[in-house]
Amino acid sequence: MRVSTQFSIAVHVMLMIAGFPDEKITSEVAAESAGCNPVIIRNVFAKLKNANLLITKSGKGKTTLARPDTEITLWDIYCAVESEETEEIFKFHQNTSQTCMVGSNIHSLLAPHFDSAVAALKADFSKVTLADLKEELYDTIRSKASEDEVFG
Amino acid sequence: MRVSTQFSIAVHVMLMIAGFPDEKITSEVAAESAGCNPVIIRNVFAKLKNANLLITKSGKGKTTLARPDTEITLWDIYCAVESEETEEIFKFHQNTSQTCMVGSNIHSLLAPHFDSAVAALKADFSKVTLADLKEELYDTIRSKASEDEVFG
DNA sequence: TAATCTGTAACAACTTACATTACAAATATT
DNA sequence: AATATTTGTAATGTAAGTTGTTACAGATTA
Repeated sequence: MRVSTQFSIAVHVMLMIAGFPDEKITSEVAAESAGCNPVIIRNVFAKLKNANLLITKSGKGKTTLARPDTEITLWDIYCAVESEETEEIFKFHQNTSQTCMVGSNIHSLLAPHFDSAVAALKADFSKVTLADLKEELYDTIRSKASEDEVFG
Repeated sequence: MRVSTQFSIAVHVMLMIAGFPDEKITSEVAAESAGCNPVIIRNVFAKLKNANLLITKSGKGKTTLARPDTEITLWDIYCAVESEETEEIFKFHQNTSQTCMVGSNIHSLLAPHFDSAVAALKADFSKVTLADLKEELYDTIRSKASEDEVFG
């Protein structure tokens, strides 16, 4: 199982926007912070926008959250960049023998258990809001008592 | 996120072995039931053997479970064919800016939440044993009242 | 009008997944 | 002992997905 870096990048940019609402966070700025190409950020922007989590405007460069950070969970961000469909997450082997008792039933037998696993993942990620992450970030910053620049 | 077909194939062969202990299940037989190449099965065999779930012997062709099916869970099978390491499952973007408050903290901030998600997955898959799946299979077969051959 | 920024298309490099052939090593059968 | 069977594993090819990059059209701001 593998979740692409787009998920952590998506959380990264959402946290920048939620945590520092006065900063102008362009794809260029976010790309430097995330250590990747600005186009990667723009693609993530597009997915987050498509999932109604983010508001972006061409030429403006001022991205804002589409709703309060208390109402955006890790699961929301996950779904924006990755599929939540069980069939997409757990790939079944195809062409199973339909004359074999196991081959003809394995799919319908496993499907509910895979659904349950996805539900468990959803439940766990749904517990964490962007506001939670923001507070954890603020705590970390405070505890480090740092005077570094916010972005660099 | 995507789990390879090896997982469903692994469950498939384990279920064949647990469900029909009197049949001689070679990589060839399993491959025909699973609809894939025998070498794929042998590689899965090797991983299951390495995880101490299966006993195989060259030339023998009689594979058996390494322990009772009541003590083998979906999580055990999952771990045999996929990594259970959080860092392997959730890929982080690298090269984050260390002078940015978000960039320098995103990893340590997200890691515990990713660990929690993996734990949720583990808890869910650990609830289901091979014996459970076997019973569900038997129920299905009984309810279908089929007189087909067991393997075909 | 000029500068800035998002939105996308196009393409290359890299990695991973899956299928297949081939053959050595171990075991069973005769 | 000889032969057939089966696992174990290396090597290779192909397809698909991921990430990085260039390029440019379209929207917005100053």
